[in-house]
Amino acid sequence: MEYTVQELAQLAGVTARTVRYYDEIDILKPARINSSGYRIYGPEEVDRLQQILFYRELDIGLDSIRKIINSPSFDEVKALKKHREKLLEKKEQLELLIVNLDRTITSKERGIIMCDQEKFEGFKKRLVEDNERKYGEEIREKYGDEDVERSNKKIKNMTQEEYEEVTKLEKDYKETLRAAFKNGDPAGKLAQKTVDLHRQWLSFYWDRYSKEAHAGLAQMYVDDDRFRSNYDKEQPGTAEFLRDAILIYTGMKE
Amino acid sequence: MEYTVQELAQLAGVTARTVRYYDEIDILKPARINSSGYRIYGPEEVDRLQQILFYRELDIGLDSIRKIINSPSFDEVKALKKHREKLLEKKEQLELLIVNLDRTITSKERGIIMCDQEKFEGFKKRLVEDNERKYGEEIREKYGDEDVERSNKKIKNMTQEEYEEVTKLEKDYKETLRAAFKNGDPAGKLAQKTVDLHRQWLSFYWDRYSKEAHAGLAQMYVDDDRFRSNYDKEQPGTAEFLRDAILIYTGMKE
DNA sequence: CTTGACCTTGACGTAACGTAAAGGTATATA
DNA sequence: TATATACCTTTACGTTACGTCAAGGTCAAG
Repeated sequence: MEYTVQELAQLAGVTARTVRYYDEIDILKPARINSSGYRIYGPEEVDRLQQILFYRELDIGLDSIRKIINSPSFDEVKALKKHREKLLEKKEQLELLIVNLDRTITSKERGIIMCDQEKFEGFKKRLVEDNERKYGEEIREKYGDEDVERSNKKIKNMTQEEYEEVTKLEKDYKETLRAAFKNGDPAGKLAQKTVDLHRQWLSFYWDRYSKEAHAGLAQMYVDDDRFRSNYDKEQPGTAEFLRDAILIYTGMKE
Repeated sequence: MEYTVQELAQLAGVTARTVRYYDEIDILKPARINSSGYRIYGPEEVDRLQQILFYRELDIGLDSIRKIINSPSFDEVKALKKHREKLLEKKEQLELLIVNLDRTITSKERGIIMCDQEKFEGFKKRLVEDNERKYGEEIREKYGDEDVERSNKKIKNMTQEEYEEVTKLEKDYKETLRAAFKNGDPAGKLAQKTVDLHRQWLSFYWDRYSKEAHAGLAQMYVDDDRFRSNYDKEQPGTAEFLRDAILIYTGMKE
């Protein structure tokens, strides 16, 4: 079966403009162009559009979608199964929002006071989602799906106190790191204190700590531009400094 | 409890920029500005932000959100209960998408061919959603929630054949309308044929037809700019013509 | 008294389209 | 055969909900 823009659009429940836009940004090219310059789409394009819309449903940017479906290792069925999981997650999130909404309604009706944090329970899961959107795909490649998934689950299940503690720990280790860097010695007391705080902080995200993984992460802080620039933005060289300190702490270097 | 921008933002899981933007577009004003020009938010603003985020979750534009929560008739608890319903609907839609995804996966795995329409089953509900976003709020005011809800349900439960039939009917009556308008007589045979097609078309959306409602809708086609401009865009005067024809058909005028 | 983390107001950038303009094509009907 | 109507094309500017600097003021801690 062959379709023109409008036909394909109607089929998929999107506008013709959307289909043309997807051509423009090279994520859905027509099968061919007929003699009058019309875009003609075939069955493969229909499937591709379906894939795109599934990903879009997960609020993934079209830019990322392109990378995913253009990837040579792209396995359609595997991808669809992943969608399924994601959709289930989204459903869970929705259910949580509803539960929270119920709480809000009853509290309003009965005049019970809810603490401000509680009011946003369902929304906070968004942070996880955002994190996923930014780094998920790349980190998954390096560390494997299961690790990322577990990490996300851990964040989601944090209690309010845990959340506050981890926020404080993050702040603490970053402050100590700044002081240690000024000091200049990665083997020094302050630097080793930093790494210890860093380990505690990490333990909130990892389900089990290992020196090897810690050292591996340290190296990534240097190798991965996103992380390095984050550490180096205040003081260039901080990422390397932290890596060295971690390598010493974990006994990978002295 | 009082909060600065950042504090409120963290609490709600959004960025400070978002909070400032909401001030800028007048949907969430700070409780007061302190002596240094800082925005200070109180408990009322926290609740308001929660409301906004709930609506945002339903993909409602900030512009509409403002109208809704600024409306003097705005009842917070009632609104929250409506969110609940909407979220439940969204959940249902998600479940449908998942079911469809399962179908796609099995068909891919077993090499069964799915018809192209089936592939987009879950997405088509979007049309309903969009329709809702555009007209829902205003039409609800005129016709009441239940009518709109029932209409939406009917569209959702249409089979493929019904969908095709209603599309064809719409096309037919619009074509006939054009011809009838050229003819010029709202009491003429062609015009009355138009109205009959229009009635058939309507019956797909209404659970029961009544001459009174039909006549009422006819008047709305003239009174409501959105509808009128839609009819008049080809031939100015078409909306009035259709109304007159309907009034004659329904016996409200001769 | 300086520093780092806040806050402020611009102001320009972005994603994923919507929408209008200007013009070519296909098909049914007069 | 003419013309109307519904398609199609490209170009291009508009929109929403922020992101992201930039330039400068504020405040608590060391």
